[in-house]
Amino acid sequence: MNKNDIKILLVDDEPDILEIVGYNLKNEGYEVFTAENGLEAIKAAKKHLPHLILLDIMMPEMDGIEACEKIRKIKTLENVIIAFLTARGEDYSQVAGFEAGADDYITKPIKPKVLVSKIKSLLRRLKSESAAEEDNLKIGDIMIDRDEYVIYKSNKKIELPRKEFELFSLLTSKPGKVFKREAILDTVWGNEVVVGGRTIDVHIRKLREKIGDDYFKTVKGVGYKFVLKGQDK
Amino acid sequence: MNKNDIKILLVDDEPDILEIVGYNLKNEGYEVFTAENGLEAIKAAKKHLPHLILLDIMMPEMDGIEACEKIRKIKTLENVIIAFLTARGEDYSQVAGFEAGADDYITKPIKPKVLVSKIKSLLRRLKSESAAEEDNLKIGDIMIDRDEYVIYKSNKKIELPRKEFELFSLLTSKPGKVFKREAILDTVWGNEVVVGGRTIDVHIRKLREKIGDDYFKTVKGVGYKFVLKGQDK
DNA sequence: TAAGGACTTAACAATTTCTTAATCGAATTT
DNA sequence: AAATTCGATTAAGAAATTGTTAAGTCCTTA
Repeated sequence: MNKNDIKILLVDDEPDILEIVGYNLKNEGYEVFTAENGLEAIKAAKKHLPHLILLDIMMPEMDGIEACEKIRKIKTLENVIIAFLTARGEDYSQVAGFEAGADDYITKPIKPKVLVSKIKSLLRRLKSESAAEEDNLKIGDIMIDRDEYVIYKSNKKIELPRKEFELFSLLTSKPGKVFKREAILDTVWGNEVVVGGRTIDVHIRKLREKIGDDYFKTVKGVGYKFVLKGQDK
Repeated sequence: MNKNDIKILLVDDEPDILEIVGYNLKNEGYEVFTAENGLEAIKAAKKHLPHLILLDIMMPEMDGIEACEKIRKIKTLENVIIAFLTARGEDYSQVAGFEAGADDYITKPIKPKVLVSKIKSLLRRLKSESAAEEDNLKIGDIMIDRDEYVIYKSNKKIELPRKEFELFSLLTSKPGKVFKREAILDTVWGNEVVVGGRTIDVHIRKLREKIGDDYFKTVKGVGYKFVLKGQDK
């Protein structure tokens, strides 16, 4: 991911902090948004879909903990990284904060250099998390073994070639969700690769052949989605 | 839910595993119970009502599969999450009873960090299952699911073709507001596309057919608006 | 280097979606 | 009341999109 594409939402009730920290982050090339309280933060987060949110704990209107909990429930933000800004020595808040779903803590006073390096490492986690998930997953009567590149459908082993596996993997990562053709190409083939218009269809065909027609639903003009039998109503 | 209130039942016949994994989980703040075989597991599960059960597959007395099936039948435990512990590379098709009702699989050797993050995500599922349906737009008895490209009217699923969905989506984005024909064309069709004068009407017709006449009100000389039943006066 | 699998492409069939055109009806204006 | 305007309705067919098959290329492996 390009650094310029990384969006950071900075939330603090002290304008001075917003300005100083914001300046430093912009200087590093990040796109920075700000908010002065929890309510604003949630609005801004929904609007800008940042990758990272730096959240002050003590704020008027809605404090950081509460804001964090609310944000964690927003689906479009499920992968956002949230770090709390706390005054040194506020031990109790750490407990509450981790429960609320925070990924990290940064203690005030904030040293710009420390902050930037911390952010870099947090964002590294963002990448590795999406790349990882190299684990097993069970959906209905289908199990996916990402280590072995194999899936099991009611105890029957089905081996899939790489592209098919990745396509299947993508679709099942969010059963029910429609993946747009464009998004599928981006994820499975990579943004640079250009393949013909029928390539996806052919792979879907193979999956339908091997796993079952009913699991893969076409949404014309949009893309495909994976549905579990009987859940399509 | 407070982290300290979360109970995990760990079942494995190797004391080493119980100790190491148990230690890590306790360290994370979970309340941990252990059992060395399926029989003990069932007893312990009934007694402690854990939120999550980590179940080794290969065990003496009663293996994990059988235990899982039995546990699934216990009413007081109907919401428990069960994850199997399996050796890496194990052929799951040989693991009879793959459909015993496990929610997930975790492969050995178990890396504490992976395990903990996995558990967090499993428990997140626990929460989200009860508080789901967060992000979707609800208007009266109609729900719009943009992820799945479907709408639900009093829980009945209605699938709409793309243009209809987009038109519907636009109108419902501000119930009561009149959208001018021109504006509709701009949004749904795009400014460049030129279509005949009756195209919008036809699409409105389809929506009325599928969703109900009363929801779509014509404002002659201007455009259309979406209204909830009985609210257009 | 022959065989086989994975992946892509191309051609055409099948299907769904969208638009058009024609006609009707209601409301409004002349 | 006649004429006009605007929307409603319908069915047909145009256009867009996907399905399917077969063949070709590339790469790996025996």
